Amino acid sequence: MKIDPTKNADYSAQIAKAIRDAIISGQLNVNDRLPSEAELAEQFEVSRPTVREALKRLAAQSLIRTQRGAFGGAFINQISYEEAHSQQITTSTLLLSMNDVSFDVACEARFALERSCAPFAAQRRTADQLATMRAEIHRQTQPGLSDEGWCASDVTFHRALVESAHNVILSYQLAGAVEAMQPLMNMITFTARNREKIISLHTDIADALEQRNQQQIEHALLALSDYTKNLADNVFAAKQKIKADSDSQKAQA
Amino acid sequence: MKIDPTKNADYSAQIAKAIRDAIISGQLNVNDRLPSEAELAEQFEVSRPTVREALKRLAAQSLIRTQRGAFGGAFINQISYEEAHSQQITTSTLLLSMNDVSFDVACEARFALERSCAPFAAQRRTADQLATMRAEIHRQTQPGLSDEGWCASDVTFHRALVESAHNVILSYQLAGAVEAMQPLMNMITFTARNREKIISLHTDIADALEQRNQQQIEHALLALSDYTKNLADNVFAAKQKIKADSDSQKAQA
DNA sequence: GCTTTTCTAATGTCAGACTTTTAATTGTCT
DNA sequence: AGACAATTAAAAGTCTGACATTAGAAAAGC
Repeated sequence: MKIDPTKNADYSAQIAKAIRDAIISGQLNVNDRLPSEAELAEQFEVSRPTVREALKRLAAQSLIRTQRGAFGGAFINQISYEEAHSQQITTSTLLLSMNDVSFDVACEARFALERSCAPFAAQRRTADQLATMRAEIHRQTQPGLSDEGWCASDVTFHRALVESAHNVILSYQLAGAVEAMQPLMNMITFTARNREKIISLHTDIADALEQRNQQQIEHALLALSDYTKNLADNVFAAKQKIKADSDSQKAQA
Repeated sequence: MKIDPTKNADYSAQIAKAIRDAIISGQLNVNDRLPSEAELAEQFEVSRPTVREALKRLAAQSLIRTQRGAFGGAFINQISYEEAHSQQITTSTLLLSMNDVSFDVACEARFALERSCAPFAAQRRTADQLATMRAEIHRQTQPGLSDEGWCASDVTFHRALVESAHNVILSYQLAGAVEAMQPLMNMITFTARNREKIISLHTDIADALEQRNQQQIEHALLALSDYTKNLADNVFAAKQKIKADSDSQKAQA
């Protein structure tokens, strides 16, 4: 792990990579303590600030945590589902906002992923999760609900559906889809959407889940996906029309 | 963005968070240049090493890239699918290796996620992707294939299936499932697995894809999932037996 | 035996200097 | 004028050495 030749990369990046590889390969185990910064500096033959930069890189990925004081230091962190979750959401959000992804592609992926929960949700859903979904549907019927409130409720509804599959890995993998993509889709379609229509589709999903009918859950999700895609098409068509109108006005002037 | 009160967190973490939030909220756009380290140090009223630690945190998440020299600096990075992909795989790998996840849960999630590709794969698969899968199946029949080679081929096969859905978001989301979980599962089951059986299941998948039959793809995936679960059960049962035998030996001695 | 104090090793932070890289500018030659 | 070479300056990368802060461990006191 003392590899540190004269590559064309920063020392701090190289050192971070060396330690990261040692963690991934299992040479370093959870809760192991790394040598102190001074010792690492000596080992890698660099200064302490350089080592610190490397450690901060690892800390940013939650690979280590640091503790001050005597007998403190840097310890290998056990990545929790929660941390992995939030990392996933951040990455997904940035990926979507920075690479203009076609709405159809995102929408399709999002509902396809949610569909993968259907068989297990049908088997294992609890009364609790169903109640959460019903409660959110009820919240969505309130006329005073703001757009932000609607979006939050929508996310909670879908999260409950995912959770009802009772599979932590599935929940983790779907975090990006539900919590990053759903708000994005709401932002695009909020002008055109018909709350009643969506509430009716949500009710279909909840009903199907109550009856533990996998096919029906999948069917309802597909309907929701189709409706969302249509919404987006209308929004884009409306934008086109506005653009066309202003263009023709310019041509006349 | 100059918020930096006397919280109980490190300055470098606070500064990283402030900049990260500015990126996520869209105040800073792709390819924007951050102020130089010296300027940031002045703005945040900290020293340059502290700013550097903050920037390294952001660099670790691929949120910024840095460039040396005149007119260099830190620039907001456009996260590519490739980077998001590899981040996803790293996180998934660590999550699985650090939190002893039950095999059944992981296996179930993995195949459920792959199933979400089925409808689109059936519609859109190209001859190219089918050829890749056939080629990998052929490679898997070679008697001299090592376990590592088998595993790599297995991953390539499943990746081709995912890619055949022609949805970049789906591919990204499934990266963790296929490329992190598949090798893990191979590691556990490699002692017990019957290559011929898996090859036959792979052939079923390829056949179904060739015929563009969604149901059949999903059915074949389910069969593969069930077989893998069975394998794992056998492995664990065998381990139990060995343990029980050695225990009874100890008891006799 | 329990509490309080002191010690100490570690991270966190700072200031200032030096090195290296790199693009823009300027200068020179054909 | 255009192509090539030398200069320059801005910025990241690195180092040294110091001080501040923290928190666990050991010692002292009751």
